[in-house]
Amino acid sequence: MTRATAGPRPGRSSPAAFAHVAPVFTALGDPTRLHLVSRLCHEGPLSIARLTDGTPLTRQAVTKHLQVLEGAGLAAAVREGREQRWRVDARRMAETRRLLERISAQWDGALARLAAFVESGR
Amino acid sequence: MTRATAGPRPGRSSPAAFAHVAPVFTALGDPTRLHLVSRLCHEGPLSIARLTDGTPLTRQAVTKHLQVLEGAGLAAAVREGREQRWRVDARRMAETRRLLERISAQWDGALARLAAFVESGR
DNA sequence: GTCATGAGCAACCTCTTAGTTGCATGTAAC
DNA sequence: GTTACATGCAACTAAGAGGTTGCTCATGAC
Repeated sequence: MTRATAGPRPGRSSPAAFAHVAPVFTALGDPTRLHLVSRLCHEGPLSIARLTDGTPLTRQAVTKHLQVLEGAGLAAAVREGREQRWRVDARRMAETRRLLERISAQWDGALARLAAFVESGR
Repeated sequence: MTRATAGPRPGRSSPAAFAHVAPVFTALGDPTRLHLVSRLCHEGPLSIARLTDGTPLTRQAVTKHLQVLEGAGLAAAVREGREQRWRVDARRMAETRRLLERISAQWDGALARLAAFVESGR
């Protein structure tokens, strides 16, 4: 990976450069998963069974969603007895937040430069 | 499953409450689309043909991606002669940025409250 | 020990997505 | 008026996502 360091170095990044970012968006791009994240944020660590109670879905479906969140680094589980307590990974969540901020700042920057360029009369 | 029947109450939002947010994440959850957004941000309005030049994809594939972005309100096109000039919708983009900030702030808030709760001795 | 609960695994189904190809259409250019 | 370029539309394929069912395994409660 030639990325991830201090200088975001946006420039003409290739599609591959976004391969690290995309999964996070993908993970958040589902209402059910957003709901799970929300619940984990507000109610604290919950078992799969508890999380399932809040949805019209099967336990298996919820499990899969949790695994997607885990894959994106947004959630993690710890075994506790016969339960598995899922929680939002605060650190990763903060990272994600900073990521989102960096990206949107990048957009803003690019759009501002673009506007300046266009308004300068080309 | 006592859920899902409730009204659109904020706060402990139901999955449906995220139905408006999710599409934005979904649209951004693809490396190719992120790349397109990036190019449109940095290079300004481009035709489909130009955008296609930057990828190994077919023009049709690029068109579909653009339509997804359009569906999420992130991009829009204006006909110019025989071309269609696609550009990032700056206003919507700013809205999206604020949306992301609101969501992440919500996470942070929830996580902070949760941490305080846990550390207070349960 | 027995029973109920919480979870893992695997096979299967269906709908969507990402991508293609082929052909038709409108507009510029010469 | 041809010719070339920029798109649009439709049908089709392949793979992945979201979801279910059925069965098995571990653990906690009684």
